[in-house]
Amino acid sequence: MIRRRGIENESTAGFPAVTSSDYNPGPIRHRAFPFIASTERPMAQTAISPTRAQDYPEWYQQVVRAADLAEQSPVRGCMVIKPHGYAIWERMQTILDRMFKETGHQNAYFPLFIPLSYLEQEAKHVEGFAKECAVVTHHRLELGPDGKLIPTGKLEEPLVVRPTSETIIGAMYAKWIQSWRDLPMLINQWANVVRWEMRPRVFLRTAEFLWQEGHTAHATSEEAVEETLKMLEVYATFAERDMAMPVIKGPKPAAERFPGAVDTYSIEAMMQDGKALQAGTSHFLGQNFAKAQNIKFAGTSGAEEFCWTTSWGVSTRLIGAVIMTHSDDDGLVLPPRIAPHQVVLLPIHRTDEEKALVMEACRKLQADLAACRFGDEPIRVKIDARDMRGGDKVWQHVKQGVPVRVEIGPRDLAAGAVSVTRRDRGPKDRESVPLAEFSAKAPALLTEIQQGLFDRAKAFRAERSVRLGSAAEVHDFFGAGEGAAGKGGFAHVHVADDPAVAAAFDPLKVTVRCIPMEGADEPGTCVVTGKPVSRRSVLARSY
RNA sequence: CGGGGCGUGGCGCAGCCUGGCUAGCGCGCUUGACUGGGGGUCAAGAGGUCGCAGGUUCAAAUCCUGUCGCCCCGACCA
Repeated sequence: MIRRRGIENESTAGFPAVTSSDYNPGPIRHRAFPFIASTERPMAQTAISPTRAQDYPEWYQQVVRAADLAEQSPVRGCMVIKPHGYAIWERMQTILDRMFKETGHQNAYFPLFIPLSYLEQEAKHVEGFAKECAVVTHHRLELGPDGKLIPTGKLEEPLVVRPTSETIIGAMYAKWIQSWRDLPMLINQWANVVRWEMRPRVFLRTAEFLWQEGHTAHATSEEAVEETLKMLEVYATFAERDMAMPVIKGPKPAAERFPGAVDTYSIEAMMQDGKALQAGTSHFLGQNFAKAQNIKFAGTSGAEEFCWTTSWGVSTRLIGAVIMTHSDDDGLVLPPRIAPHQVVLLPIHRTDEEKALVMEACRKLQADLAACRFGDEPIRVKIDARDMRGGDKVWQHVKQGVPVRVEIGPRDLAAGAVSVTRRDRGPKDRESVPLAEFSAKAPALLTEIQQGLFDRAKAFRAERSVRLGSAAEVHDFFGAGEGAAGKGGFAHVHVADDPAVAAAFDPLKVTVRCIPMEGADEPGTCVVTGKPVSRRSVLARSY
């Protein structure tokens, strides 16, 4: 019996949107047309159902599940990140952490709890975060008469579970910084934060998520702006080089700024449904937080001045980004640089004698590959010698996004070769490569896959990007009115940073994502207000 | 928080409208045999008391009330 394929795909195509409960990953069962189920054995179908085209949001959830990345926890809005998902996060951490250190930052750790009064210090910040925080009000549990636990020991001042750490880190900076010699202060922390989101979505928006937050303090505005842009560049480099995800970087309009920031810059990526995902942000906070928290230093002239601060962060949302950028209807597709394992070796054998030969070849190949380098690191190879059916095993790795699968069996060894399949190509697109040559070729192969994924994503973005010249064209492009599907994409349009612009496109659920920094100025007039603007902005629906 | 949908073995579902024998089905899981480079076949097994709490009834997964949770659409956001 071939499962998780075929008929159910056809059966739902062309029908109105259905909910997850309508998808049955089990066997093909048609009450109305039992003869189909009993006679047809559809081939070349997808491992993930529904497909992207049928129901994108549901496809995303199914990929997360099929790749065994994460699952819902008993706590509302909070996910459990499973080993494979966490391994991807660790890859991201490893690379980013190195980049942070290379740009002069140090890691430190600040408390999970923030005194309520700290959040009250910066007025705009209060507006932005007051509504969506978890608050600790008690510090003790007592056993009630009915065996229930009752919170007691009310706190004098409630503690807020950090939604972000500007205030508590700022409070420490106020103590640590006294002289211009103490600047710049360049610190990053890897942590979890909590934002009580009303509508969670695995990896993209969870109540608790993992991230890094960089917080820096500088003597001058120029230096802080430079830092803000430098870290934006670090994020863009990481996204494009390591995640193979093309991004557009630029400042956000006022309405989209981080609460309390003077300027917010972001990198925006296009997902396969044409929607934008904010993949990282870097904020120039001016002296707003410094003034609110009294972060001052004595300058070279002896005069006391407020610091200029920045903050910047990326989160486990990046895992969602990589899923929605590269994955296909057979599951996850990982760019080699962030894949926990870049190559998986699949021994194939029947008899013990065959097994001995094959396993020996596998171990040798693993050692050879590990001695090769890709992206400044040894190639990460796993031998999957689990005692289970070969087909099951192969499909697991397909769904988990392993870039390269190498099957090694008696037939291969007899021919002095290995069978190689690439995740960026079809599952039956198998190539026989001489065993002696494979490891030497592997770095180039991984490079090609990495680059191929980037090129493919960039081409996709180009296809879905347009330059528009009027508000009417914007409406046409995104599809008019409520609930209209619209194919979506990025619209490059002249718009002013003005509430009227946001209001004009609000019915379309379209927002100004950022004002791209790359390319020359291209003066024009705002399609909504008629005001002159120097460059186009990117408009899109977003996550 | 407003609107809609749903909670039945690990997963996906049927049964509920028209209460009633030991609650079904597929996948998955275990064991064995035959197999073995696209997730195979056959056989034998394990595993649910139907989200939770009340109520109606001789009898409730099925009816009523309450409650908790989840999903989708909005408002909010990395």
